[in-house]
Amino acid sequence: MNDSPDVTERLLAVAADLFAREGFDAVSVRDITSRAKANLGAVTYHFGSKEALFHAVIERVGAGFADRFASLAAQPGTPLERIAAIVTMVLTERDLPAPTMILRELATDRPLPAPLVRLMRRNLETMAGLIREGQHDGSISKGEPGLLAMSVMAQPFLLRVGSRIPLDVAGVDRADPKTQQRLVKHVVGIIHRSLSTHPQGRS
Amino acid sequence: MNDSPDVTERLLAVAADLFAREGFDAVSVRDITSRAKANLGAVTYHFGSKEALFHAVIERVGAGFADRFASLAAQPGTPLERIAAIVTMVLTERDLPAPTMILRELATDRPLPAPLVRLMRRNLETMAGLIREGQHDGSISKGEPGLLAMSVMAQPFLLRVGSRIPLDVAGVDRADPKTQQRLVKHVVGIIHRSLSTHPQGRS
DNA sequence: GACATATTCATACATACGTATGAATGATTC
DNA sequence: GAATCATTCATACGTATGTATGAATATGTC
Repeated sequence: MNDSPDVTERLLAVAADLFAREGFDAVSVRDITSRAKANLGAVTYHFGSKEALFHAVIERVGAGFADRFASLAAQPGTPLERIAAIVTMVLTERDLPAPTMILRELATDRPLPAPLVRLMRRNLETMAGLIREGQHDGSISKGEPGLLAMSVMAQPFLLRVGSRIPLDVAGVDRADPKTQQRLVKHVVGIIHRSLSTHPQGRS
Repeated sequence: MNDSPDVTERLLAVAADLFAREGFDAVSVRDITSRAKANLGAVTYHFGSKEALFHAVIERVGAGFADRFASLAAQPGTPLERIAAIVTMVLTERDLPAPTMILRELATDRPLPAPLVRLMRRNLETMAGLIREGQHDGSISKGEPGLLAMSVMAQPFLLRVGSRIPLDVAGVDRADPKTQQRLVKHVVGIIHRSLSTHPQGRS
């Protein structure tokens, strides 16, 4: 009678969607349970509390994100190519709640949820590893890999949410695939200039 | 008997601090009025509603930010030098609530407060202007000024909040002034590599 | 089919929220 | 100094929140 997957699964899916879009505070347990066609008590019963559900969501969403991340990092190709692939993924992938959630949590003084910290460290470590690799083979210029990793990730993270600004300035319209391509080209270009020892700048 | 400035002022100051640190949802009217040593009704009376107060806060915080921004942009020096000055300011300035508030609002699907959109457009337009200037005199490489402006601002915005991540990876500890300097040097370096037609990369 | 366990469900509880209200006090004007 | 206005104050209202409770039902086990 309910939607196919079991309650825990439905709650996780709905909660992931809502938390990513609205933030923890703006989403009520009633929002989640009603959309998941579950009883109000279901969150308490299956997860213990709203916050525990939130952490479970981060864990799951983060796992998906980190897997995409790591799998692209393990692909064949030069370090720079793999970095570009990751950045493109983070910038363009639909239904990628992780970056938004990370940004929102970072933009608070309240303590960061532990699973979120783990997620960020893991991904930054992956990125820093690629950068170190490139530095060893001479294709990536010197600099602290950790800081460079943050600078690299800053691009797709910010341009992703930044496309919400109605900008004559940048003329960004996320829906349009042409614009999408232009964005990717721009960001990959910036990454190249930032990292490469042989920047192919055209001016 | 109250703190010196008048109620409206105290409410604005306290609200700016709290909203910046915790976010709109996490701050209650009671939090604000009690800390401002004002009556519970004061927000309604002086501003009309909590949301109106929020918008007033954005307006004020944004005005301060935009002024710092514009004043640094109008300083003497090459476009790149002025861009570096702005970026350093955004990265290091204490009590600069605007970047955090902007990031948090961007990381939501809910409509952006109008004053915040105005603020972002104004600052990005200023930055894009500097970039155009540098492109005309040949010191800054080609590319859409609007997109480049976003990429430039992404650095201090993200590294600012990013310093909350306990990172062995990056070894960032905001308190330490040595680290602060290292951060500034890094970010200015990245900006140079991203924009300059004569990158002074040391490798 | 009886029992035990797991899950669902409706409802209750205590608390917190934003805002409204109306009386009390303060300041200003003539 | 009476009258008018602006502000402060305590309190009330309605609603929403997260969680707890205990009965009802489903599921699994022997």
